[in-house]
Amino acid sequence: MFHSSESEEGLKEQIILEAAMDEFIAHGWTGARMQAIADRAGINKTLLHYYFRSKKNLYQRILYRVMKYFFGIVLGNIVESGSFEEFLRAAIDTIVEESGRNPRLPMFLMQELSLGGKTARVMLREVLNEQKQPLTAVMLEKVRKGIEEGVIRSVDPGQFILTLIGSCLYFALAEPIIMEIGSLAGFMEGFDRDGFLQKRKKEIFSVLYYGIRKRGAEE
Amino acid sequence: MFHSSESEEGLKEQIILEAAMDEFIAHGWTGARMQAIADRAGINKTLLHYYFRSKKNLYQRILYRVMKYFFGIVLGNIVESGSFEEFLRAAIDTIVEESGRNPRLPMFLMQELSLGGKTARVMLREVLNEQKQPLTAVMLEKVRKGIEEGVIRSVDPGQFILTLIGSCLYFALAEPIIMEIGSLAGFMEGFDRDGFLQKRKKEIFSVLYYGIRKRGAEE
DNA sequence: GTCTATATCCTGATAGAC
DNA sequence: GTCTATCAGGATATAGAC
Repeated sequence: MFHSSESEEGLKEQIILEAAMDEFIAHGWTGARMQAIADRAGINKTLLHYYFRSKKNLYQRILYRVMKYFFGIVLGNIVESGSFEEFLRAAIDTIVEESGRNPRLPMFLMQELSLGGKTARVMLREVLNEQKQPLTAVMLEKVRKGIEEGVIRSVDPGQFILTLIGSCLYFALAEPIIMEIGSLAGFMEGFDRDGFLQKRKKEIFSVLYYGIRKRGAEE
Repeated sequence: MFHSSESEEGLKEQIILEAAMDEFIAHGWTGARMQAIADRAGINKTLLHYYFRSKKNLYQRILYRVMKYFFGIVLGNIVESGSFEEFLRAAIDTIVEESGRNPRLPMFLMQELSLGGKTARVMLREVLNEQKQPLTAVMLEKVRKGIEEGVIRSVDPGQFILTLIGSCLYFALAEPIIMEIGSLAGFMEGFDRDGFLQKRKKEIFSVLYYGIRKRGAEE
């Protein structure tokens, strides 16, 4: 699933990393078992310690890959957008699409954060520093530019980015709970997941860009 | 912190539950240690098994309390709102305030979900069923009413609720990462957390209600 | 109800033969 | 590089005295 950017990795290392990622994403740091990783990779448990010294070392490699992949995709899809509207659509489409296709990635990051997140913070700084232009700086700049050009209102750029990302990620993060709530409330019978995600992109753009207030109504 | 709604619980049970909640929230299901819970409560480890049969049993009790508390507060603060605008402000203020004051609660729920969430789903249904009017039904109804009365545009109510909750929760969920990104991007020097949360409420309301598009600009 | 001691199991990691 | 066997530590849970 992820193409490695490191230069010298054998095929077996790749297989192990894939297996380890599945296991860590499924069960988290404390819940993941070295035996289970070995089973997923179809190798002996001893081999894990031969290729990667310890569980911790393996975990950090996985964390690095997930961040590198996720931030890389988003950055790649927004960096060349021209108008603010283009940027907004690209950002929403990419984050909803990626987190929808593989919800375990943002869940994995959230889980790491909820357990203190020290490792995640260090890793994050490293990953962002490796980008020619850090993702966050680019996003903030796009919003600032939109304000300067008079296309959008003078909102706080950082606050808006938070609203944007939160709106896009939340479905993936809370899908299990949402499905339960949805069935209770009766608004998701015969659920078409892919269609829902497509609609989600449009609805987020619509609300963030135009708001929900009816023009001319009250006030 | 949480006042129990169960009828028959001794003082010591309460102390243990508080300690267990802290430990589970800090380290998750697999990471939490019975010994650590005993230490936090200032009792012997054996007492844990005397009062609560097993770790699993204790965990479920905690999960129930957290959900009951969180959903209860939100429901209580929106159920009597009159206009749609009142409802929107009340929902945003409550969720930002509660998740900001204690970010570990939403993190705890997210973590449970990321690890499969089966227990969470069952518990969620139970908690919602116990509310006179389920929180989710009330929120959907408020949006529908706003549309019917012509106050807001005809958006998909479920989609809007997702955008609303995601926007409000995201800061609390990703705060460790955001602070790191913030310092990198230089938009959060000398951070005043409480002031930030107050501003966050206003910004979310502003974007969701009015959108960010400048009136009369292009198109 | 509360303690000490212990059973039983599981985990990450390593030693050593091949 | 790859296997079998095993160590040493730590986890939940219980037995049994008081």
